[in-house]
Amino acid sequence: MDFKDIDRLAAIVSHRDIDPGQVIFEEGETAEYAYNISRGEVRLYKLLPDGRRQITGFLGEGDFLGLVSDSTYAYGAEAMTPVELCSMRLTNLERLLADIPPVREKLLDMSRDELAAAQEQMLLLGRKTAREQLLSFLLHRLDQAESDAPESKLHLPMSRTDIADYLGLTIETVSRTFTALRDEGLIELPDTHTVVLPELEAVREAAGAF
Amino acid sequence: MDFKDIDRLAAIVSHRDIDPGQVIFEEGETAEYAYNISRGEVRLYKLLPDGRRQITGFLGEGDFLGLVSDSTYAYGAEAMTPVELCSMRLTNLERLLADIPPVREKLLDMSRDELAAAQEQMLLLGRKTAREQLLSFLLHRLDQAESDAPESKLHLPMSRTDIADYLGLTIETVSRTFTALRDEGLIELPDTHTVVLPELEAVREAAGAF
DNA sequence: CGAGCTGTTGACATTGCTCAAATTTCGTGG
DNA sequence: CCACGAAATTTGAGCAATGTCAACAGCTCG
Repeated sequence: MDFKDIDRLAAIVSHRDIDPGQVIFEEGETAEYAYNISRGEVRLYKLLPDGRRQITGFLGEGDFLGLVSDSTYAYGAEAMTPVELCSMRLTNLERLLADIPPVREKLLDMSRDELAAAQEQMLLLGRKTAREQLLSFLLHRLDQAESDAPESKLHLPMSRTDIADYLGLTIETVSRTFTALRDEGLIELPDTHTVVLPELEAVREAAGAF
Repeated sequence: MDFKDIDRLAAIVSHRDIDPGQVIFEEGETAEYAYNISRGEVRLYKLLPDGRRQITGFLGEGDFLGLVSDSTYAYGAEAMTPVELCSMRLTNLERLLADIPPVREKLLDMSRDELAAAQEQMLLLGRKTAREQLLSFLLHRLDQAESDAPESKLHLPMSRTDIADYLGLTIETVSRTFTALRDEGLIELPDTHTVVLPELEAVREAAGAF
């Protein structure tokens, strides 16, 4: 991307702050903006008519949000922490993308990565036990964080409810499984939102590969 | 796409026949070819080390297969029926795609559609009951088939085992749920691989929206 | 200090799984 | 076309993992 392109991009972005728990957009809503997360953590989810929720992913700093081709969002998005978004009108963005091939390449790659992650999650939801699911989840978070976190210490910004809705479980099962893993010595729980994995090898084994 | 492009495309495709049950490629294998399905039905799946299987999708005539960006396939693929494939070397294909913008656009759209389908499947796997899953599955198949099948009659080329591995259930649960739905009058089962949905409205209701 | 979350734990219910057997379907050879 | 064996499907009985409902504990914020 050269300077001219960067200028064009800068011209169409603006800023948006979201409080924790606030909806960024809802499933089915007409898609007007796409976002890049400057700061904070976001959950994506789908709902059934009776309120059952499946969280389809967690996003963090640097991730893109709402890049859809048809006119509505396929899922809802909510801030889990204070979030700063860099927002772009989809119409402007599409026009821009059409002109900058490397960006389109990147977009396709990102989309394929997301798809691979979604398929991994299907395997988790369809075929793993609660214990394997939770361990896989922790390993996955650890992989993503690995850059800044030095050892196997992990911060979980989301609530037990969010974890449950991500793994297709209830909060009680998540809580019990955390306790069981702690009692086995596979994990440590210094506080509710912090997990330490002292035996990575054993955890990988017990998660059913990952 | 103009004639020149079509010629270039024709120059790099070749043909491959696969027998039912044969592996087309395996997860983790180095990705050499991408395919388009000329005829037949294919299942995509991921495996756990102990053999548990999650089918991530069923593909049919016209669908693309193995379009990956990194060097290995993210899932395995097997023929469910006799399959005819139109195969292309990924290296050639990538070079070609780089030159034909509309094809790339199409590819990105397809990838996004697949992602939306994957998220819908996560909702199904994580939050729906066996009954809702099976009904959702039937409605989904019906939607896809809708073009040629006149009424609500549906052919299921896959085995009960495949359906179970797609829905994250066991074959026994699939079988029992089929029977229960038949006894309730929500579906008819003229034979094992044929389902009739005489009350589409009621089915949609019972599937938890779709 | 009390109200209201969030998370944990307990007792029990239920869905879906496991193991086993009966039944049907289907391919193959006579 | 029929018979036979193998495979797929269905059905049954009991069980285990996970869900439901309820009580309790810990923390945060006014």
